[in-house]
Amino acid sequence: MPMASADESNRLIQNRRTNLEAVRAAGGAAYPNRFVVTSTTAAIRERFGDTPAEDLAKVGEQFRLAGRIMALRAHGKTAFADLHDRTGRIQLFVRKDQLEGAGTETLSHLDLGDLVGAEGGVLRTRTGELSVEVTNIVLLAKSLRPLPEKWHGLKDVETRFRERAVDLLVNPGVREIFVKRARIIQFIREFLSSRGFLEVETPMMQALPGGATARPFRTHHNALGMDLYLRIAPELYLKRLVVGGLDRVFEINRNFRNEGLSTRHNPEFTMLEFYQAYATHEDLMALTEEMLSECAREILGSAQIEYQGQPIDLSPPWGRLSLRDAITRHTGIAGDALADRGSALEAARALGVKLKDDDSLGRILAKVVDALVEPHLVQPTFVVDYPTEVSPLSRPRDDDPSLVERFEAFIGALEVANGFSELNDPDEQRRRFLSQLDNRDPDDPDVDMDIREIDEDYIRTLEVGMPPTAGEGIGIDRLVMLLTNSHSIREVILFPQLRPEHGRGVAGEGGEPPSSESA
RNA sequence: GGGCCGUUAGCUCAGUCGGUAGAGCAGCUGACUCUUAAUCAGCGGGUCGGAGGUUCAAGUCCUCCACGGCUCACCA
Repeated sequence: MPMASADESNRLIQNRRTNLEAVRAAGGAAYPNRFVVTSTTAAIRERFGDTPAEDLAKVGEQFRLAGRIMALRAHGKTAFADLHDRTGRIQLFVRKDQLEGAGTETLSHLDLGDLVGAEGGVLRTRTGELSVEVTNIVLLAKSLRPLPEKWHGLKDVETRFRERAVDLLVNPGVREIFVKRARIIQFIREFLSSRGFLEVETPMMQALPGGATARPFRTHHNALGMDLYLRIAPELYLKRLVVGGLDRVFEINRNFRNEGLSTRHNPEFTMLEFYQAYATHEDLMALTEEMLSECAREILGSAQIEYQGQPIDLSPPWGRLSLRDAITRHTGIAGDALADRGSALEAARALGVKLKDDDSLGRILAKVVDALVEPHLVQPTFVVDYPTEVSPLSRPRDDDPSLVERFEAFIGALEVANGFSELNDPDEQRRRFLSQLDNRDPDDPDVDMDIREIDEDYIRTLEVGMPPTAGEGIGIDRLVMLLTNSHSIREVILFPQLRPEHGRGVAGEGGEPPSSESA
């Protein structure tokens, strides 16, 4: 049952179906199986970009290209078309009377967005544009739906994310973001691999969601008859591998957190985690500076980048601030006010930070950083000296066990990395886990009280003996945001999570409003 | 979940004080053998997100709902 509002759309689609039938009637295959491609638009440009017209005329070689028709300018018996392929675009020049087979009908019934194979020689048009003079054109696949307008593109944000294929087709900047994303990830793989890190894959489905504090997604395994959780972090598994003698490991994969969506949060997001035995958090800060500045140089050509209108210099060394100094510097709360829980709570609340009455001192400090300090940390900054009570997996400082050897890296007011020297004392780890379990707030809707155990298996693994190790997580999506100057995480995730829209087939064909069945 | 803003043709957008819904592109018909935002002539295309309400009259005002954006909360 087509909706009345789709009338115009249906009519445009019907036109295109009629054109498809015309090609069929002329003996052309509608969706032919194979067209042998012998060149690309970029290859032709590369080879003939500087060749003058008179020399092009002597080439005499035929090229076979395939791609999508993105512009069409017909002139009676001739036509110009822009053919886009994965490497770029080139202009096709067609004389109808030179076409073979069903070519004339194919050309006459061509629509914007059609996929075609074209064969011909090269020439330069009167205006000097390198073009392919087409002698054979084959419809490879019909585009039945009208594309968005040619110079405004597709702007509507919701439609862009719901119809990402169309977004990628008509908005070149979108494609560039995902090309950069792929290159960033490739760079990181090579960077870590060249330093002896082994890439591994650890469980996405875990019996106990560990390695972070976040509300997990739950699922059920039928054959095992048990609930499982989508992982919120791979941390505990990666450290098991370090115990197993894989001294340097990394994983780039998805984490899942059942929490709010925002311009900086998607329920599934990509995390790099890596662990290096016999290293400390200091070593990882140095490695992070080097990796990210090199990455920017490799991808953008410079360690000087611009993010949301602000220049940022990723060159080492980055700034370093203790958590308390960061608070004092960016909020004006005096250092001694941060010394005890009561005065810290009062000072933070005075500045509008939402806190619970029983929040611990460490938790107060961490929340103040998130709320008031993070927005100021535009230039790359390591915040260090986190409180032990908010860092259950980190190694305490030898000279002050109330603090841990931990850092978070902020760039462009985004939290990009979190790393620390790992706690490898199994007895202390058990105490921390138990304390975490005991201190949960049963009234907090985000706390899963069904989880009643600690990860004894992990403790047992630590008892085998984990070398002194440092580990770190880097949010890949946020890093890509930074290096592509993207304001929202949705711009750097191909299919960001959206609420399903009624009346559009999201999960399958023919979705319809639930209300249509009633009455 | 709260606040603010948005939703008009396939796409990008106008729509004044509440008084018969518009443009450009895309589409259709015709002309055109070098255009590239092709040009020229003509034509069609609307559940104004949905449902109620106020009114002689609602795209416009009110209420609720849906979806989205920003933001706050949440998120070590």
